[in-house]
Amino acid sequence: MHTEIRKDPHQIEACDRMRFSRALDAELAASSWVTHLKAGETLYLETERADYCYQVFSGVVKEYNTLEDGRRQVADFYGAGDLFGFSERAEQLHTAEAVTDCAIRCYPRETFMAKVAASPALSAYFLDTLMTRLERARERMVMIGRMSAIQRVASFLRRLADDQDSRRNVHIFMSRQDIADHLGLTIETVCRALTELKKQQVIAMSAARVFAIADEPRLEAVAAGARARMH
Amino acid sequence: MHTEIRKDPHQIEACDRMRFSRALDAELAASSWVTHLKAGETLYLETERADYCYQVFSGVVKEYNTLEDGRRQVADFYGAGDLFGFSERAEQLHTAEAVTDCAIRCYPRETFMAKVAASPALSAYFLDTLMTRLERARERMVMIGRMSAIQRVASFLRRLADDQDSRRNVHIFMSRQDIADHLGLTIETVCRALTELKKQQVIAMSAARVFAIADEPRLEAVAAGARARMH
DNA sequence: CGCCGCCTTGACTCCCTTCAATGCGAGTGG
DNA sequence: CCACTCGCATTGAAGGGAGTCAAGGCGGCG
Repeated sequence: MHTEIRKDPHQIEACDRMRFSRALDAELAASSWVTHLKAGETLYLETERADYCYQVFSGVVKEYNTLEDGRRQVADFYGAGDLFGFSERAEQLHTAEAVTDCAIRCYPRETFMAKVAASPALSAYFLDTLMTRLERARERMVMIGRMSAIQRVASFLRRLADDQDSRRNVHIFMSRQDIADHLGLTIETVCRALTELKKQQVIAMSAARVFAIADEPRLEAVAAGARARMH
Repeated sequence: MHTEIRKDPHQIEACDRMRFSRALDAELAASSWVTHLKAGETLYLETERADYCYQVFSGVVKEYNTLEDGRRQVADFYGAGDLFGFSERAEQLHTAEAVTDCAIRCYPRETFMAKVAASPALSAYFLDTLMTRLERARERMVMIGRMSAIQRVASFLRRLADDQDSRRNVHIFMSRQDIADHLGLTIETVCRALTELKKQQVIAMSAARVFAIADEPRLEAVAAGARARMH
């Protein structure tokens, strides 16, 4: 059930979802290195100095904030190829933690930013990343602010399936708690929403963390707000 | 309900909160013009082609999304100096509407982006804007996802006061509906939260849209989650 | 086998929404 | 000037959806 990670020098070439050119990647990689994290390990903390930028090589990482009373909000999940951990501040704004075992490429922040500034292609890529991130953050604001629990969960499953480009054997990498903290719900509500979707035969689950979309139009309808009550 | 546009060459000078240098501003302004909107008028729609970037000269603008069922989520409010309306997509992601009467500087998108790319100072400024925007979006995710109604309203008032750099005669530019749509609440809940804060003498209101902070530590405590129940 | 972490389910509570009515200030026209 | 209206804000009562608290259930692993 876990992601297997072994150091493999042959995997130095860009991973699938890496979106900037080989040459630039090589140039950036020169001053970077790869670190390995086990599921649950922390990469950096909320208040820590932000000396590096990171890129997921393999596995899944989450970024989150914790409130005084322990409530958490997961800002985003990152998969292979995603850049994260950059901020204009001296400190990190979030805590980053490995969801699965993963390999992370670390770029010294100064060097990285200098190279981004120097290369038009890179800076265009970087800008694009930022804007996409902003767009996703706002989609999620709509989701959290205006959608019912079952709508949020349905939307979340849809995105998972899209990201994995599959309708069957879609893997849920994160725990129910992570999902809840991402969607602004409690773990129990996430469970109940999943159960409801199963009952209505919208999805089918072969294990707690693997599902298939059984009725895609209906899933989209639920995500869009078709009054699929939870009781 | 449509946008009236009047060019006004005399207003070329930079407004107060303009944060990039006069020289750059002048260069950018050369290919731009100022348009005036009355409160409630729409600047652009969600699906529209994004041919321009905008900057608030005076007044307040809101960007929002509308769901099929009419529910709205206000992504952000912009005041004097704020850039908005840029996206990596060909279409606008939000609808922008004047909250108060306002003057908006319009930059042709292509030219603007080209100049940003050409000038290191400008592109640094632009990057900073984007990151700040992202940071705020995520703060709001925490707020909407994990805070009670009264916490959200208290946080909102605090930000208003901060933005206006004042504790008394703080002006609430937007309607209760706008606040509700911004905070992921209903208009009634916003009202009740305000009433509760008045009752507890945390704030005082001299009119429906003007307030003073009567007890700042307590306001912060409420925003931070001190269990200030609403009943 | 038995422990442990994660997930699921149930019962009850409560905060926020919904529905509905009333208040209130500004602008308009008689 | 005042009656009228219209949009916005406020308040009340009732109901529901998600949170809370509390028990299991299930699977992996020593």
